[in-house]
Amino acid sequence: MTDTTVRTGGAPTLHDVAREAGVSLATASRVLNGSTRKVAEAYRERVQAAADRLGYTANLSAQAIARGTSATVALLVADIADPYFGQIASGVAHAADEAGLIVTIAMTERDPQREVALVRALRGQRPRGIVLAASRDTASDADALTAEIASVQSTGGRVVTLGAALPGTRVVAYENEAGARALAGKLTALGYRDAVVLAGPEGLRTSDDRLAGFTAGFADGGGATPRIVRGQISRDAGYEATARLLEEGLGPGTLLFGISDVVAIGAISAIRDAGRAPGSDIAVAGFDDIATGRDVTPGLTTVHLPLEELGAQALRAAVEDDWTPPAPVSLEVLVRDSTPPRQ
Amino acid sequence: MTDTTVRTGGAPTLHDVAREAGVSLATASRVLNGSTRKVAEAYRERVQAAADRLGYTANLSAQAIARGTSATVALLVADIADPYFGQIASGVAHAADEAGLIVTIAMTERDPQREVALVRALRGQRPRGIVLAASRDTASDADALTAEIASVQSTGGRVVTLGAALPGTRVVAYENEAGARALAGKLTALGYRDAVVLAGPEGLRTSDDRLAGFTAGFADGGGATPRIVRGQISRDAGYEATARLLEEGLGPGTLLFGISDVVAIGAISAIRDAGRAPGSDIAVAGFDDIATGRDVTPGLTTVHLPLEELGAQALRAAVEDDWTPPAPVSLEVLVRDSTPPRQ
DNA sequence: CACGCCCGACCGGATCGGAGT
DNA sequence: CACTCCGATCCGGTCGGGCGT
Repeated sequence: MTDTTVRTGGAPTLHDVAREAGVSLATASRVLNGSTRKVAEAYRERVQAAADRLGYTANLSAQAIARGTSATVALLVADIADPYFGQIASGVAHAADEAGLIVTIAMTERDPQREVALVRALRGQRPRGIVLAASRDTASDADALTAEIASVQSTGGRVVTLGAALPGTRVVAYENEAGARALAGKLTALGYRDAVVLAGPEGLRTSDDRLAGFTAGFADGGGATPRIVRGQISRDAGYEATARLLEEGLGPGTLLFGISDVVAIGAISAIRDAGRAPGSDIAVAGFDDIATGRDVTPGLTTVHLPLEELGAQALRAAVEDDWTPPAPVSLEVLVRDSTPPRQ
Repeated sequence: MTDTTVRTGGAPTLHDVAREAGVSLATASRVLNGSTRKVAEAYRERVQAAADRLGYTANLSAQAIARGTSATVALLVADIADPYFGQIASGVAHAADEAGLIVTIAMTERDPQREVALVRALRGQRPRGIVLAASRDTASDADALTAEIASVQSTGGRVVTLGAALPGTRVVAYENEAGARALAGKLTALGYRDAVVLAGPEGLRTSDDRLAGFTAGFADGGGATPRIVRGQISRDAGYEATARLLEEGLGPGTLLFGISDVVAIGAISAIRDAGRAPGSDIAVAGFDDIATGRDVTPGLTTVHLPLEELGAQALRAAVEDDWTPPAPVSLEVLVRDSTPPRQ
């Protein structure tokens, strides 16, 4: 009865289903994948039954070609093992799932050149959108990146940057500068006057903005101009930088502002490993409110960022036709025990 | 001179390049994408120049169809925001990048039914391989999952499970049971006799194995049979379970074994929040050695897992033709301050 | 006779115009 | 004259066979 031919290689195709059901390709296509046209109930059932019997699943690549648009969104992060990016990715993936889209992920490893190369490679997927979560702005390769971005857009792909705004892209912003300023305000109110900022490399927009906001806020509150130490934005970099600072000598009551929570958490560990007391002796604050911040001791003072929600927003920005820039999410300062009041 | 026709829609196609270079489609294809055949240097240059001028990038979907094999690998995790999965994903992505493959990611959110549905959906990509990092084994839907897996394999896709072995798949294993047993051994040697295991849901293979190993090792070392409390494998679940335990009353010197580090870290926070002392009062141990374990206080005693390396191994298992199961990586117990010697 | 280019069939599916009842 | 199904064409590539030099 049914076709007993040994299937040569791969998965059952629409042709197979059509033959099995005794209908044309076009009809099978219509019942299995949406379409405006109608198909009589009898045919519909026959096709469905055949598809189930064969275990048919549409080949997404073929659909992408035929339809001229793919169901994928690309996400570019610095390192998916970093909780900051992990939470963002989680939000992106969640929203993508709801929209029936597939997420492909790539890591820049904080290398601007890799970022350009990856955007170019990702272009091959003809994604509906690309979410750039790891971007710098004033980088040396900004032009190359801009060019790639333009290419993506010319193929109908949306490009959205999360955090730092990149020219000509949709951007999901949050108020780095205002947040850092508010944080500095609270800290000066708590009595802090001396600070060191553990910043990222110059030109990294997110870092630059937070640095600017913090510096301004700290000055407004009566603090001294903070010293700036630059390094990678990672736990280990924060640890190393802090260890060096402690060797040089750091007075009690000094505040360390890690440009991001991972840096701050590295700093806390370095302080403890040096035999000093994080919080009461050397205070520490961060930015992002990654989940870990609740579990370190003392609890990390930081600026709350709704990371998963930001990821979800970014995805929506990447796929929605009618998208209007939402108001930048406003941030909330969370004072925990890593910055006790100075008496 | 050059064709000034307004490009209708999308990206430049190979046709465009061929026309621009004045060569045939086949020739353009051969120079731009590898091929055994040779093409004269003069043509090669003409084509390259044209491609560069147009900013051509091959359409991966079209290639996938034409070649009959796609350049993607799918990764299934429970939640990418969980550092355990984040580090694994990082390893997978890294290795994929080296192999010139693209990684698509999906989250099961710890729902077995979702897992089945996702594998089915992922099948549409005709991936070269699927890495299942979030799998249970003795689940109710095991049959459905097995069926989906078989389908993937029949289309030439490799399926590899990380951690728990799934029938008929390549598996990257690590010694959950032996590791937990070794951990229990060290802990009894430190003087612990009473333990509570914060385990995952029954049927979750990884959890079951660790539980079995720990129980056996603890008994061997002279400890009492541990009490078992089950919950989700997450920081919050660990926190809640521990808070409840503390309310019921937990004697000093009790050891809490979190089936995974995230659970253990939740436990530490719960102990501290309850006004007790993690480590000296209630000891805590975990499993996985996620990065955060170094930064909590006291440092978390755990079993080291080379998560990124495991991810990389899984990717290789998913794509290599000649793959032989590597020896299961052996694990190392790391005793830190969360389990001080009992006197 | 080799070498190296071009022609054409094909991959899996979407969609439009036409045809059958 | 409605409905609804089918054949043909196209999407963007790959690849083997044929053919000119």
